[in-house]
Amino acid sequence: MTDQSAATDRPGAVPADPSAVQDALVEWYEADHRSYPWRETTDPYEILVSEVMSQQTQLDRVVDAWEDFLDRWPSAAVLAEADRADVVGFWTSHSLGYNNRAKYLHEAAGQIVQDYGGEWPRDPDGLSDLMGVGPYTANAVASFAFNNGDAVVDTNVKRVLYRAFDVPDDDSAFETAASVLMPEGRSRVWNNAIMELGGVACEKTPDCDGAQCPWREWCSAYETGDFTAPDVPTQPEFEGSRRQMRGRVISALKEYDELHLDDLGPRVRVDYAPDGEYGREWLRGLLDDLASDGLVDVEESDGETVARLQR
DNA sequence: GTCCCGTTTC
DNA sequence: GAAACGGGAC
Repeated sequence: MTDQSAATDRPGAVPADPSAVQDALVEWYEADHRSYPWRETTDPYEILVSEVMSQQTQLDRVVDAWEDFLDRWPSAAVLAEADRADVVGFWTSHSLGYNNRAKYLHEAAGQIVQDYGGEWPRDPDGLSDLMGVGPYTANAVASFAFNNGDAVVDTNVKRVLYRAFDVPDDDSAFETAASVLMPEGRSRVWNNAIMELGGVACEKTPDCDGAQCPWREWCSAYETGDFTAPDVPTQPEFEGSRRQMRGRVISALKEYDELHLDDLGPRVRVDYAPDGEYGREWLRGLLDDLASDGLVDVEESDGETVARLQR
């Protein structure tokens, strides 16, 4: 007997016949949900942009950036022609963080044009070949653009399954449970609905009654009052971190186009001193990492080191 | 200070 | 399997 079949013997496990649970969630979602502009489109490019942006940022902060981005680069073909520097500059000036992802999006647009002749793959497996598209994003784009995805498993979904059905904190268990729950052929509405549930009713601090969670009658956590959620790793401090310094380099190079080391340094650290602990050597190391990430170009001219955003 | 969070790279 | 990757909201 497998663990999974043992789990179905306990109250709170994923129901063998999930149709009641499915109907309740879909009805709840369709009756009322947060409105986001990317929920009004099925264009895979527009969906991909929204997914890449919202992997890293609260949804309310993504709306303006998404609209501005699509105004400026309305299609994969247009984005593919853009300068990398402009895409990365846009990213940082909209406070989206993770500049590598601007690069991935730019590269993915290039792949669509070069490798796919402008024809988007329509399934998660094909979409996974795009740069920056992992399992979550592949299923999200396949679902929201083509209604052709598998069940998404993000931290919202994990939290919901862990609480409602006592799914153990284990990736393959989440995968199986999410897949069993999803109604066949309805990935678009289902994946929207289950993530909405995690986003408004089953957050870290749950709001079961306030959000009128449709799963209260089946939910293990609602029954027991134990709203423990899977652990999320605590992140190292950002203030003073290398990540913060990288962000400052990108911002400064967006503003000034091209800077010598000693002009850039003070914009990255107020205590920059060419020969100090945080001096040329340190800055050069930071720039070399950014260069190998494909974000920055470092050039020697007349014995001076100059940095700019990579085109 | 704490929370948010998926993908790439090694 | 772990580390690196951002910056704003609260």
